[in-house]
Amino acid sequence: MTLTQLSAFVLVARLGSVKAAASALGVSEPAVSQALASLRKYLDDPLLTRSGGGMAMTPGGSRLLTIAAQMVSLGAEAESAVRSAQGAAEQLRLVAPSTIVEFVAGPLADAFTARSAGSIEVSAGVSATAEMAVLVSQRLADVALGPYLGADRSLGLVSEPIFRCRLVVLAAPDARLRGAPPQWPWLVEPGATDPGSDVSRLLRALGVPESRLSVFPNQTAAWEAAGRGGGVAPGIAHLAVHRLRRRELQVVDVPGTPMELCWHATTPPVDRRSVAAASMRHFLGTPEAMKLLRSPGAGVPPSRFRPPVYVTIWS
Amino acid sequence: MTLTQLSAFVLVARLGSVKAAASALGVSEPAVSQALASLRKYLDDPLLTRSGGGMAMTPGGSRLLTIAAQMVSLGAEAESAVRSAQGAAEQLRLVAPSTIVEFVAGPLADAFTARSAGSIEVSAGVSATAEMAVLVSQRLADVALGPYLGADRSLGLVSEPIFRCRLVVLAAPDARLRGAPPQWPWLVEPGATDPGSDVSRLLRALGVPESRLSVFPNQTAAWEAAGRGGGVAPGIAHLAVHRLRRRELQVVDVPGTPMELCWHATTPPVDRRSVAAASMRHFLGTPEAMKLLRSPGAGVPPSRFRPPVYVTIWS
DNA sequence: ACGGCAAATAACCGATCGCTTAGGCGTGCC
DNA sequence: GGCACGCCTAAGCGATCGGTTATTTGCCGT
Repeated sequence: MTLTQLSAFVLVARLGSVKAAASALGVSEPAVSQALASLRKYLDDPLLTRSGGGMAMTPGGSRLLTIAAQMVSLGAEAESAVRSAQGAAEQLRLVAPSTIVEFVAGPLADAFTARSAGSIEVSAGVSATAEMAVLVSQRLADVALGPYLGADRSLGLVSEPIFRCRLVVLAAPDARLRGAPPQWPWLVEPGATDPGSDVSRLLRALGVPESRLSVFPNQTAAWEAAGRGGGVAPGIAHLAVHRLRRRELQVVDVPGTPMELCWHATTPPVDRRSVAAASMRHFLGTPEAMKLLRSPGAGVPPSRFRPPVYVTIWS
Repeated sequence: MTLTQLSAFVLVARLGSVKAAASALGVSEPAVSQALASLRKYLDDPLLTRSGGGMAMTPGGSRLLTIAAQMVSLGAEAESAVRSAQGAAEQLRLVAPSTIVEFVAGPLADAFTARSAGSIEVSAGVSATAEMAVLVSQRLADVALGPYLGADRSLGLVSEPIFRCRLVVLAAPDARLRGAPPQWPWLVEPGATDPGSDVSRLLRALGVPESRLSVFPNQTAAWEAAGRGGGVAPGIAHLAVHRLRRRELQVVDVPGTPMELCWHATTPPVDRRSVAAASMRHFLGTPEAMKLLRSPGAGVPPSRFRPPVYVTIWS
């Protein structure tokens, strides 16, 4: 199974004709036919069969098409990605839960880039808790900032405490909350739907049903809505400090809160760290980074954060 | 650039050593080293360089890793997908906007499967409007049900009207709506964030800012919240018929509504259609299908609607 | 300076890829 | 029936892949 075989197959499936695919590829028609034959033999499935005017896909063929199409386009992407990276800045990929990305990843990235004199380019991505550890261990991310990830010893990761904070529940000072917490309207950011997140843990502990959740595009929007009296919004206390000080929000007394949290920095073990990762890990221990973690950006998060995740339909 | 080269690279990057990768693959160390050399030459980038203890990735290498890891695992997935499809049921992939998937795709799929005596297996997927046309034209989906997609003639798709309906704005009968529509709280389902959707078009026409949107996990949850007086919720009129009849919701008079819509069925041209697609297209014209489109499921959609969109990080 | 270790290179070989030209065969159409 | 069209197979050929053993290079610690 080679990439040329797969791309021949994809092209035939799309164009519905071996001949058309051949001319599109600029090769003779038997070349394509044979690529197809090799694939058929290798996978032991006809994939495409002659039927009436064009070619019909077998069940196996249609399943293959979705996957092969991705592989082919990834192949092209790989080439251009590497070629365009020639001599480019080293990149450091940071993964974190959405709230951290929203509030502190930006300033942190800026400060770190400045510190490295621009030679390291930081990109921050959102990830579910369950995926963070494996992303780092598979070297698809360099540093994870968020919950403790050292539990799975087999991954061989180093997860060190960095910063302590508290998860609280916030609402407008004049909010009238009727009934018990499970009945309140809960205004959350998308990360709350990650079952491994602290917010999700809190909601489960309280027995808040899913139907009581309103998911906002980000934490800021959820707090905004809570400030207008739309309900309660869980959040990291110190990130809401401006809203608390301006009395737009206040802390609601809820069982299980404040929940004491500790953010960890997770990296590969020292000898397997990239220079960028080692440098970032060191930076996270400095007072400068600590200060950035403590003060929530300018309070104005990027309105639309797009995580660098590949989305595929029907995988 | 071959798949074996890529998997050798991925393994070396992950394990941090050529030797380890070789033993993991069960081949000699020069075999891996040479695969790496070929890749380096082909891509004209060192990818991995020796550096104390292990191997350090170049910028190009780290970019390649994310892509190559996917390609490798897709390759394995392709094999197993095709092999396990041997003699399996033919599958028909239907794409539609989230609302349609939520309310009518299920019953439609069931009825169609029953009609085909189980020989065709329907899976429904959510897609953004902009993607629906390419999914069908690329044969990654068989039928699209939703907006008219025939505008781009170059894709060579057939988009035929199937069903007429109306988009209206709903709220609780006792709702007190203050100010103009842009000030109201708008309770929407995720599809409303697709700029090509009808709901999004309506919101733009009214000038509703993003900050006024609360995104609920599905249309049912949004209507539920609207019924409790949380705001207004746009939606397809006939899908809310039960709630309207029970007076949980009522239609709000908003400029630009009711918006007359027409759902279309989009397929490849007749001669390029799979049997399953042709069969589904025919089914969509029958009174049976019409009835299913007209009546929203059993009125009780699945409480947790999970759109079958796979987000793949490396797999 | 000198071992020791791991990666790179060299030289070699069989298998397969990817392409060609030439010809056989099934299907649909007149 | 015959014909045209398009797919498949056959045969052949050069390039490269993927693997081996043997050797060289480069880095590190003592």
